[in-house]
Amino acid sequence: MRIATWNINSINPRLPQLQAWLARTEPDVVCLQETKCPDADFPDQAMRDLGYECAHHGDGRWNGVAILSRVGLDDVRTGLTDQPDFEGKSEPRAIAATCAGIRIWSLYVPNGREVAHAHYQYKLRWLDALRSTVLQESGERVVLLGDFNIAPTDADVWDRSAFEGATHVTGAERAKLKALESADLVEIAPRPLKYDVAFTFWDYRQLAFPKNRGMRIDLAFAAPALARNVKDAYVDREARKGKGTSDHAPIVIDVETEEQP
DNA sequence: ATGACTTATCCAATAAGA
Repeated sequence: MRIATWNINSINPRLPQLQAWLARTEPDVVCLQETKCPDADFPDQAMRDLGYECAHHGDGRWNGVAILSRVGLDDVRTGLTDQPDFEGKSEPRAIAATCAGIRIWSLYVPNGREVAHAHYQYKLRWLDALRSTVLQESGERVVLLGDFNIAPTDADVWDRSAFEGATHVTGAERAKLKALESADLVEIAPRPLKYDVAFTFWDYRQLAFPKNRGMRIDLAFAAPALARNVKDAYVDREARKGKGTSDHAPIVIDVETEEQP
C-alpha cells in the first residue's frame, strides 16, 4: 500500500498539479493539508474521477485537511479529543479515517508564529491533545502524517543559525515529538531524492528551492508493527519544481500490509 | 536548471505562512 502526505497550500489553484501527481505516483491514500477551502469548494468530483473517495474538514480561508483513498474510507472523524481553540475557535487541522485496515491521520499542526506569541502555546497544547487522542484510539495499525511545523533536529533546517529564537526548532516543540514516540509511535524516515536531508518545505522567496534552503517539517509516525513493514519512503522534491506548485513537497511511503492491496 | 512569494478575501490591501 502506498500512502502519501502533502501540504498542498490551497487545493483549488493546485488542482492541475495534484491531478498530474496522483496519476504518476498512484498512491492508495493521500493526506492533504492547507486545502484552504470550505467543504463546499472541495473538488470531490475531480478526485472521484481519479478513483479517490474524499473526506475533507475545512471551513474557509485557512487550514483545512483531507484524506483521499482508493482503498476504502471508513470511520471518518474530524478534530482531536479536547482539541484547544485559538481565539475562541476550533480550527480544522485534524481528520482521521480507516483505509484498508489502517487508521490514518492527516494533520496540520499550528505554526506557532513566534515563541512569545499565543499561537506558540496553542501549538504546544494542540500537540498534547494529539498525543492524548492517539493514545485513546490505541490502535496497533495507526499512522500520523502531515505538516508538523517542527524540525526534529538541527540538521533538519538548512542553516541552524538562521533559526535562532524562532519557532519550529525549540526544545519544547521537539519534546512534543518525543512524547509521540513515548506513545508507541516511531518516525518513518524518508530518503531524499537529492542532497543529504529530505527537506519538505522551501520558502517561495529568495530562491530558497534552487539554493536548497529548506526545512524538514512534514513528518510521518507509525505504530511499530507498521513501521517495520515500510519498504520505502521518500520526499518527492520533483513536485516542488516549476511554477504553480505548493511550497511543500509530498512524502511517499510504501508499506507492506496483510490486507489488500 | 530550480529563477527572485503566494493565497483567499467584503477586489484590494491584508493576514498568514515558516
